[in-house]
Amino acid sequence: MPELPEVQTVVTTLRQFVLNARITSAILLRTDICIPSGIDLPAKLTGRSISAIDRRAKRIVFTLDTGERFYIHLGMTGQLLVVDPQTPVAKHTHLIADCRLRIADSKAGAPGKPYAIAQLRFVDPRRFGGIWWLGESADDPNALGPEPLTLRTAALAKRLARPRRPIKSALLDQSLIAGLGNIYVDEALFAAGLHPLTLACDLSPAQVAKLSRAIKQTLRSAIQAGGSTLRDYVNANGQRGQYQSRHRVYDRANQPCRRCKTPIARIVLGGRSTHFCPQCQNRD
DNA sequence: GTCCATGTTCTTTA
DNA sequence: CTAAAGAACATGGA
Repeated sequence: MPELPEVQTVVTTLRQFVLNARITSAILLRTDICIPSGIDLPAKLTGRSISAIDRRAKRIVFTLDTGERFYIHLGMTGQLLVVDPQTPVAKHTHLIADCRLRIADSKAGAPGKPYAIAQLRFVDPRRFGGIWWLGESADDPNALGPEPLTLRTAALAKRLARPRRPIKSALLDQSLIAGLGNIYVDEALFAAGLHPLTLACDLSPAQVAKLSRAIKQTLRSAIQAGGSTLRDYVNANGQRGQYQSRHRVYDRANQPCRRCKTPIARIVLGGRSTHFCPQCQNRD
């Protein structure tokens, strides 16, 4: 579910509801979903209001009114939903937080009542995702590369100059550039006309420039479409993304290239399915 | 039963 | 040191 466009869409939709909301109670149904272990997350959240919701790479970072922070990573199948408290609790729901919303800030709630209660729920069947408590630590300790949308071409070139590895693998490396995943790497490489096996260090300056533009353009279009829903992904409203219908290579093996009709190829690279057009993405 | 899946991290191997 | 390959995590759909 979650590459940069999907995570950004979740953040945007979350803000509409729970930004500045106060958490009146919280239940952690699976304590091992919260890291580090031993953190009493409900105690940390109860009585706090949510001052900010931001995206860093594929992480959704919450800032509380105390200045403390935590982030949620959706892993492969995570969902972060804002629902009416009456909604039946789905299987694999790990966190439920009651949020008191000011009516002025949202359309939820009955007329005449100053507040409405909504529930923020984290659901993740495969549990590759989780909740990381950061507290007041200024820096989050895990090294993440720069944000793709603001990365300058020159900086990207510098980062790609070293690795003697396929460009596809390099772009999936979150310490090199943070936020791309399997879908958008394949899509960006198509948009840039680059073969996924091309070594990162072999790219010409012109190719890096084209790639830099392709990454940004692909991500922006995907964000505009609300991300891609292959299976589980929905935003905080429970709505699916629309960008999957515009994929040019991802999950399109053997289907005709939308540009040249050549059948899209699928190989396995770094253990991940990799899709490309053998005609449009030549190697040289 | 089999294979595959939008992610990350660790181990082994070269 | 670099990086590739494989496995691991856990669940569910085709």
